[in-house]
Amino acid sequence: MAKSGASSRLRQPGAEGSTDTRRVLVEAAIETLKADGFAGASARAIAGRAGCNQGLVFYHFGSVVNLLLAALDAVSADRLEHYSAAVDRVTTPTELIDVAAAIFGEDLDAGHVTVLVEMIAGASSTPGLGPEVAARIAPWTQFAQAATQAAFGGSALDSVIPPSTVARGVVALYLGLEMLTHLDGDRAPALELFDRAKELASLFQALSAVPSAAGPKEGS
Amino acid sequence: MAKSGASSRLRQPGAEGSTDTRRVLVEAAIETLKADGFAGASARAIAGRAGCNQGLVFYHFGSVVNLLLAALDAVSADRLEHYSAAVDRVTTPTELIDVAAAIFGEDLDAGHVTVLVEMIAGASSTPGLGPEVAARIAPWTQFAQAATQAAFGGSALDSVIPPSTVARGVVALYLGLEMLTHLDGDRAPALELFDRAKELASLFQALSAVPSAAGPKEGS
DNA sequence: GTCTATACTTGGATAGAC
DNA sequence: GTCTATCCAAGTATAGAC
Repeated sequence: MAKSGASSRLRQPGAEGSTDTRRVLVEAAIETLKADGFAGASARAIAGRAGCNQGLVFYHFGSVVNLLLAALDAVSADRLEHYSAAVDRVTTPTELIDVAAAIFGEDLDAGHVTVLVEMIAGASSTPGLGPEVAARIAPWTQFAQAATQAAFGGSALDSVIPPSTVARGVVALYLGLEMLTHLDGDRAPALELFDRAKELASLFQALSAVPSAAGPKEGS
Repeated sequence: MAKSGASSRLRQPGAEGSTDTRRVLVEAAIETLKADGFAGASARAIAGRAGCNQGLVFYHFGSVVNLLLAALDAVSADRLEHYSAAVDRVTTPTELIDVAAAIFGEDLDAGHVTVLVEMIAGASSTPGLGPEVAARIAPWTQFAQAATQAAFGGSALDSVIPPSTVARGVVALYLGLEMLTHLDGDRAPALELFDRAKELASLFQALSAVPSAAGPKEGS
């Protein structure tokens, strides 16, 4: 937008050729992480996919890992926003799990979570990368905690397990399922798990409706 | 000790210098995966840690990934044997979870599961590696299924979720918790999760004792 | 059969062209 | 300010020494 001075530079048709190089590189970095993993995400591989010179990685981001972190930022922001929108419309535990299952399917198809997994695993190989990645994963746990609290708040689950612990477990399970499913391509067990979790949740829902009123939301 | 044919070859003191080069390389590969991850596990890095020439990686294993797979084999065999021994002495769900928590602590300290995670995540970067890794992870799910069935068999859990699904979920959670804990170094949430799971299990234990006799083991 | 020295390829980073 | 041509380090793999 606002591309001043359209100096008819010859480039690939469709590419604007100047300020959005960063954007193109970030997008290519994401795709490369999905397709070739952290170990395969070299400056050359990324630039090749972006259709530009590999030196641009270093000009625009300073280093490969910095570009990779920008990619993680982009994926994280995009997904968390998407999640928030989807979760906003839920009130009950079973609805939450339904939404989670649907989103899990999306993430699996598009490979969004692969980016997280690759960055977490790849963090071991580069000194100083760990904390950077950790800071970008934290919002996921935070979101999971908010979402579970919104749906399970005041239920039986809430009193038997601290919300932060649940959130951590949910994120861990999400990452683990993504890894295993990505590895062997069989998504049936994961979807089955969501299905059963929903049944268990409805059980909890029924149980927590019985005892002393915890109050159905404020005002009643 | 027992250094046959003392042909006074000069080597590092302590190293026997001949047939166990493979063993030393496998051990070094494991340590390198733990410390530097898949992306950092180059032939040079591993050989350096093993204290031998990097060419030996290719002589003994043909390629780096082959050595890495041998490392995964070794870790997997070692751990699964250890798990079996520990689980053999368990009969109740709460005991199983106690054992699982203890073993999780061990694995975290020693970095055993890091090897799995790195290999799973690294599989994306090398064509054909995925199925090889998948074949080596399958026994873990198998073991988890056997263990949960031994402890939860005939309980309420068994009838609401298929054992294979539970096993998959347990392995996924285990891998995910390892990743997150390894990333930020905070093992408290994971241990808390085991603790709460134990409470829930004892609840299930109590519930499943009430209804129509599913039969305490065969016979009776 | 074991291992080392060397060939060749790919990757990270920058000096300098535009 | 943006990008390309080039440099050097690190990686895989093998030919050949022992």
